[in-house]
Amino acid sequence: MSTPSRPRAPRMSPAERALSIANAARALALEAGLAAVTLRAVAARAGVAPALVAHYVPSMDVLIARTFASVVSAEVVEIETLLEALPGPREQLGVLVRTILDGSRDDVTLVWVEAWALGRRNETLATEVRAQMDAWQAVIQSVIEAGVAAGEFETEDPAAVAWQLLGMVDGLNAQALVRWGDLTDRGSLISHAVEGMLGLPRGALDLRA
Amino acid sequence: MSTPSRPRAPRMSPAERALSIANAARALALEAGLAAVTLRAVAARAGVAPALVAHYVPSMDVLIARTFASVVSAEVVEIETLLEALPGPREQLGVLVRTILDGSRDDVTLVWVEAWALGRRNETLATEVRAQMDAWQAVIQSVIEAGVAAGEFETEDPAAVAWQLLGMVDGLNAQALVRWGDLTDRGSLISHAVEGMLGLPRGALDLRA
DNA sequence: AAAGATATTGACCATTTGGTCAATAGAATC
DNA sequence: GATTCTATTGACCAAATGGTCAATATCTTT
Repeated sequence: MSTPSRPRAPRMSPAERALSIANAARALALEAGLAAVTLRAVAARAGVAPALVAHYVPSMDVLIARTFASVVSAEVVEIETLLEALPGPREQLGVLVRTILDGSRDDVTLVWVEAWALGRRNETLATEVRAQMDAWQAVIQSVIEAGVAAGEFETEDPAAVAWQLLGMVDGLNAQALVRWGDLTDRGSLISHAVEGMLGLPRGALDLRA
Repeated sequence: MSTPSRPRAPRMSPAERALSIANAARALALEAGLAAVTLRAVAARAGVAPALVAHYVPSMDVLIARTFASVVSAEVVEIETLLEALPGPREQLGVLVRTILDGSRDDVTLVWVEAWALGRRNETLATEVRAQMDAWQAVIQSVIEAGVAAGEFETEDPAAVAWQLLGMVDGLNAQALVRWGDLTDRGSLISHAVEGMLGLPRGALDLRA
């Protein structure tokens, strides 16, 4: 019948096409999670035949790993620039926690949770997950170390505290993924928790106008 | 050729067979996660034809949801009995946190993480996940409320604190799932965090022989 | 305009998934 | 021993997955 539902994709340079496919995968992941990043779904999204996606990517496993990295690393950069504008470690830590928990990144949280699960069967992804966790932890740790150096925070192991804090906010976000709606503000109580970890007086991390 | 790889399964009563299938699913989930709970995998594990599993279960979605509930609810019961033996809320909370984070339940943690992700596409599972989270939260909340009543803890919103604590430990466990090996003891720092949330002095939740 | 290079595609393939259903085998009952 | 009941099965099916490859269309160069 010769009824091609999709017109032939305009020819692009390999670099452009690769970028287009990566963007399609990224958009899919943000909208419907990593599980939606399939060969055909990405192809449809990019307006391209499935075979082209397979042609441009060594395997779906690595496309998923790359897509995860793309989604998550953008978040880290975003936070880093946000922190630069703040005066001291205490303000930075407060904003850091509140920003991560403000509920505006549930799409990214879903990607994180799926990555934890999928990493069990996708070694490339698992490696990337660890790398991205390291990046996050490094950001938090540097803030804590600055606070310790300034005499504002009190801990013997900034790295461990950073890991704990990261795990805590990840867990709270993951929880919100399932319980959206009937849960209270995520950021309010954790400040007290962090204060406890860093030997701060109650309310030290609260907003200050 | 008539070479049936598997001998015909001995006849059982429907109740027995249903239990056998449920147990097979449960074992699979604990060994390889919910993703491994497929029609054929469960059948093989139960020593039965795939069609029989389909016959005994309305759909795989509900089998997975039931399996999740089976795995997770057992954990809650386990913890509850453990807490009963302890004298006061402070001891209970300390043991509660340390037990959940002792790293001996990574198989269950994997099931949790997968459930969070799969719940997006399996509404039956999502409902069950919320129910089990409620159960966990209720246990924690009751401990906190007892502590507040005894004048040991200080908080205006035990329910919210319980949710936060639950999210925190879930996150730490999930983190450990990916980073097993090179991470420090999960339970040590969180005690300080909890102390911060409940207005306790530093070290109030530490082990006391 | 012709030739060459290559981005793109359709047509396959093997595998895995959940699921249906008539046929079969075996225990219980008559 | 014959009949009834039903637990169990094999043989299918449709759908979706990742992936391969020769053919085709389109741009670039001659």
